[in-house]
Amino acid sequence: MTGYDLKQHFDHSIYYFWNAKLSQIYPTLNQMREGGWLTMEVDYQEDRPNRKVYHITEAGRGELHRWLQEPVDMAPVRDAFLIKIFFGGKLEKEEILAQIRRYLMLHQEQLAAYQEIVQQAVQQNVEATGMVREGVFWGLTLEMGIRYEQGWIEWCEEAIEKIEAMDDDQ
Amino acid sequence: MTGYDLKQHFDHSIYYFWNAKLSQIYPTLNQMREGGWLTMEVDYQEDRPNRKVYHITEAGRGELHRWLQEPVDMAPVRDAFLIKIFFGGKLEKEEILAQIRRYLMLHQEQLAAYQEIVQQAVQQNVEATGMVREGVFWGLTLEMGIRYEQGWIEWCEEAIEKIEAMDDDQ
DNA sequence: CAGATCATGTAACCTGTTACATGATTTC
DNA sequence: GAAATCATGTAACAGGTTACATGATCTG
Repeated sequence: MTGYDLKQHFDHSIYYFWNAKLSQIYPTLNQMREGGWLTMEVDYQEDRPNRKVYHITEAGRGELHRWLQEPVDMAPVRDAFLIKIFFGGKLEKEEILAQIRRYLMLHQEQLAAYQEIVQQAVQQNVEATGMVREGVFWGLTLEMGIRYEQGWIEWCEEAIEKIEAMDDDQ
Repeated sequence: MTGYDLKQHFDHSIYYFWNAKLSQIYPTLNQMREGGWLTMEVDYQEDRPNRKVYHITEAGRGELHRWLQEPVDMAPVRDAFLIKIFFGGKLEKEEILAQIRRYLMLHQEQLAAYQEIVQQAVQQNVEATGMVREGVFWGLTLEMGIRYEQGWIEWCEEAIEKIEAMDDDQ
């Protein structure tokens, strides 16, 4: 694959939990080639820019396997929205409610995107590649995304109720 | 408050969704003072290092309020664990199961921490400061933390079942 | 007597984003 | 005729972590 191709794949699969810009991908591919994890060959094209096609090496495959089974720590949560909730007492009731209603809407849209677009993409990938075993894992990541969004939506709805029920002069 | 005090407060309240090191706090306090959001006075101490005590200004309070009601985008998810699941097909069944079982354990511990330690801290803060209204918001952030961990735990348990039930030669 | 606590920082580094640069072909 | 697509990068900047530096007092 080329860096450009890789970016396409990022954008259509793991985009929702890991992404990268081309300005990061290109230097990284170079480093990985220097480290012996990839080889590169140039595909000369006439009416388009030449493509630098990368192939994984045995060393690269080994490193990938080592990394995949290496234990991971929990991803740290870093969410500015939660800080705003934490300091919600500094805002008027309507201001903080507006904040939560907006966040609720964003997560509802994200949930819809997972349910419609991403589910189709997973199915198409399985059909196109015949990778049934892989499809199970793609489905699992998608399910986590759906569960995550549902969690936010439920929390927002409950938070709105609680705040609306709050005594104004409390 | 001093930078050191601030760090203590970070570590005992919003630590779970936002944290900062002293090496980031000290220069930032300086910038905020230069920007007019804080004033600083030195508290000279004999047998301990001097303390630089910061106070928020009217401009600072205004900026805080502006920031708190400013809309936030969803925090991007960036979790290496999900990449490992996505490429789960590259691992042996037992390797990927070990990965998930470990992640399950980490999130169970985190949930226990929220339920025991953090809940107490919120209660103590409310009792010590008498900030009942604020306590509602501290409770809301804690509830999101609990919900988040429960979501991961349920997902892990289901994923383990599904993978265990998988055909080995699929 | 070792390590934690109090209290301040600086410098180097790593990761990732934004902006800049190039240029032909294809699509609306 | 403008904007997207294909295809490669570099440079500057922003945010955050790790390591280094200092030094007294308190705790186990």
